[in-house]
Amino acid sequence: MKIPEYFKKKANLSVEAERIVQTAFTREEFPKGHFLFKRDEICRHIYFIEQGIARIFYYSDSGKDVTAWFFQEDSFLTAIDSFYYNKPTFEYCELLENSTVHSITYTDFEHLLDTHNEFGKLGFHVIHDMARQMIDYIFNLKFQTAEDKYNALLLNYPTIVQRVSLGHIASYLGITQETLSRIRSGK
Amino acid sequence: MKIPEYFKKKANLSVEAERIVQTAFTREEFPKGHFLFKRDEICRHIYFIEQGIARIFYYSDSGKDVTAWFFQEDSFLTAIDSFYYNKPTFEYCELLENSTVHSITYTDFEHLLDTHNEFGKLGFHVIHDMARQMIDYIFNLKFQTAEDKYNALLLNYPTIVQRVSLGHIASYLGITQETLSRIRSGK
DNA sequence: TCCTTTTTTTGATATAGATCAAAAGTTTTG
DNA sequence: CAAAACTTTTGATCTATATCAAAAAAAGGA
Repeated sequence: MKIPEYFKKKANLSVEAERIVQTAFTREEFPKGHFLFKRDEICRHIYFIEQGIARIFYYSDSGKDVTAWFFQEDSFLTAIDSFYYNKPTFEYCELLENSTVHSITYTDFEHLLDTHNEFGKLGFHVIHDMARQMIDYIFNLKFQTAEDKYNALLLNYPTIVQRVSLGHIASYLGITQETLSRIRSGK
Repeated sequence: MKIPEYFKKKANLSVEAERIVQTAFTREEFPKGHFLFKRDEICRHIYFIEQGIARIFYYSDSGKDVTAWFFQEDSFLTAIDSFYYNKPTFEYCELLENSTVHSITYTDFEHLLDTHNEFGKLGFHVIHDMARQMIDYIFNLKFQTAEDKYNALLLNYPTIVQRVSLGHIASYLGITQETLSRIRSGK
């Protein structure tokens, strides 16, 4: 979905507001493997996935590649603390497929919030969505067996399981790939 | 901190905006043990803790009391999915001390967002704060030993450790109270 | 198509932390 | 202040999942 369409679905935008959104966001296509941001950079953008799939990951203390999040179509992403506090991030954001992405700088986004109260509610809804996702994730992570966590993912985000490699899914769930492979094989 | 003070610290509110905030929120005192909301209720409020400490918890499938979050002074809380989608929550929110709490209904809150663009940015910041907390939490939960998780809590929220019972802390960290007790005893 | 690289599977072993049980300590309350 | 009701500690045992290692399978490139 394109940005104005998405926003229209979430709130009743005036014609003018729609035009403003149109110009505030930049639409770009990137190949699989492209990084939206990398460790040590300051992330100044909010991104919206029109088409494709992105993965945010980091390297743990022991040097292991750990997936923090996946983002599919119609979702917003950013390096939350980095873009808010203007400090370097420790995460990477990698596109796992050729993707179409919309982006806006934090400055421009704040400007929208300041000048049009239609966007205040919208901004709130967007972050709210992110927060809900996180709560679900935490719920599934805690006091659940590896198998329960995998089944919950399968139930709630079946398309991720189809689009993403086993190793990435395993680290997203906080389990090893060997364990996930054994779960899948049903043994 | 009182609500207008808090908001003044976060954004430059006009005198009028400040007055609106003052009247939109209700300030109340509750004794230790009071529930702000309970399972099966629809949570229609956003709460702000001026003084005290709250715990959100739920009963797991196996009937175990699991702490999801703690909230101390100057933080906002709500049953995110319930208040947003107007559906019953599965969580409880219990005050662990005599507390002073400000509250606003979601309807009034949305009204603020609609009518004053100063609040759009503020609402965004508030939820943003919640999101950051969650990210930290997830980071500490995943691929960390029980001891690492406890040490991270001790480092980032030392006051919680002082104010809250061992059992509540253990389930917050996703470990058993026996394990936490052993960690504390240093064995 | 073959060769290289990456991903997944399988096997053997080790271990952190769960579970169960009960004692010790602390707080609440009538 | 004594009894009851929690909370924390300690001990013994068990188990899910990590770790290490290597084979098998799949994907990507020349």
